[in-house]
Amino acid sequence: MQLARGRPRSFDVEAAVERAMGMFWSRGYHATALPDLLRATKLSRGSLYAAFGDKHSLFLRALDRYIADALTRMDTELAPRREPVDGLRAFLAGYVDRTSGANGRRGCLLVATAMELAGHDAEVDRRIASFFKAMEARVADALSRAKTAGKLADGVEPSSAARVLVCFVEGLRVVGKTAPTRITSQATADALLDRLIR
Amino acid sequence: MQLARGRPRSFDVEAAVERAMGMFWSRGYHATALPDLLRATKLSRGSLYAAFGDKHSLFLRALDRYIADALTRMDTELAPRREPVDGLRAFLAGYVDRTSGANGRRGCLLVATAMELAGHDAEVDRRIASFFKAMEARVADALSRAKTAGKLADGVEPSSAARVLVCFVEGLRVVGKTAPTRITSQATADALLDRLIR
DNA sequence: CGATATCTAGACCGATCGGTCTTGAAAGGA
DNA sequence: TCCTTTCAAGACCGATCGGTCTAGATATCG
Repeated sequence: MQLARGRPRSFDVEAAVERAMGMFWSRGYHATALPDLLRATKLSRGSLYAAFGDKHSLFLRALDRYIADALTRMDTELAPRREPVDGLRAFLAGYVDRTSGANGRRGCLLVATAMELAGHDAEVDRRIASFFKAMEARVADALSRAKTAGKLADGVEPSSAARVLVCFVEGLRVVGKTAPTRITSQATADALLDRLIR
Repeated sequence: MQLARGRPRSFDVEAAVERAMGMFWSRGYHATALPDLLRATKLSRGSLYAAFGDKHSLFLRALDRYIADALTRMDTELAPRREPVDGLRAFLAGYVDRTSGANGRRGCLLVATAMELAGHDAEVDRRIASFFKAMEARVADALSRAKTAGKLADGVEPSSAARVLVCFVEGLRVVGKTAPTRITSQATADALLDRLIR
């Protein structure tokens, strides 16, 4: 094993990714310039390029982080130990929260990236597609458990209902960019869920 | 009245707007450079700036055009003379078509603009917000007529169901960027509409 | 200490950005 | 015909883009 020599790294790489993520999140990929990233990460140009290679690679790391956070959150909200309908309510409430007020105006890094880069960037395509697939699977699983427990309305199929819910929450993010009104969003989410559960 | 003098304009301004719209639609605002617009519109730099002022103004004209087209289409699909449920089916089928295959991958200028520029561009904010409002009003009106005709499922409120449908179709556009599978999208839209109508 | 590695600060690079301006040809009306 | 206007082509502008590199300070090892 190689012994450590010389001055060790003196900054937290993950913290830098998180700060960079914040910039991309607020401004989008193209509109985020190097000086923005340097200010956000508090790194010099040299350190940033040494640690991440280039802007695109740093962006992918930020996107991966965003996706991992989102999936982790969903795993908590929709945990199998939990009452599935409660989980779905928590899941929707989370989206209502993230599409309301200042959170709503900030938008969603994933949706923004999908619209800005999908179709022009294969690495991005893979990540977006797999995220939606993973999200849909989690929601479908919760709906499936709800169905087993007899909590679903007649005729509701977990798989197609899951796709409805995924589209709905992503649409909430879009509309929430310019109309982030919490009360309306919550009522809309409730109205949809009421059509699916018994 | 001023008489016409000198060489008259020799290109179609609206056609140029439409071609520019195509570029912004495929690439987004920041990623569309002047040479892209010149190639698409077949105009020289001088003519383009004389006719439209600057890139941003041209973009707003393209966005206005896109919005006008969308509203016109919805007015046809959801025309009051038409059976409202048929209208809603046509409305959803249109979104399924536009979010499938190559259409889906191309995305939506409005959603892309909302995610890329909303919150950073007041002119864009106004247009996006008013579009969603107009869309929601048209869908709510169709649902209201369906309710009067006794075609809505029990407990469905036209106003909140309209917001559900707006979010759903905009979410379809997001998901359709990387998963533009027509059959699934159509089945999902059917599943949602089935929960709303009798 | 001396060797090694990392840090910041910022000069520097070629490319491209949005936008202006000039030139000269073309086309219509008076 | 002559005046006016518009056209395309492209030179040109300052600013900024992403990215490289150097200099000198600093920190941790053997």
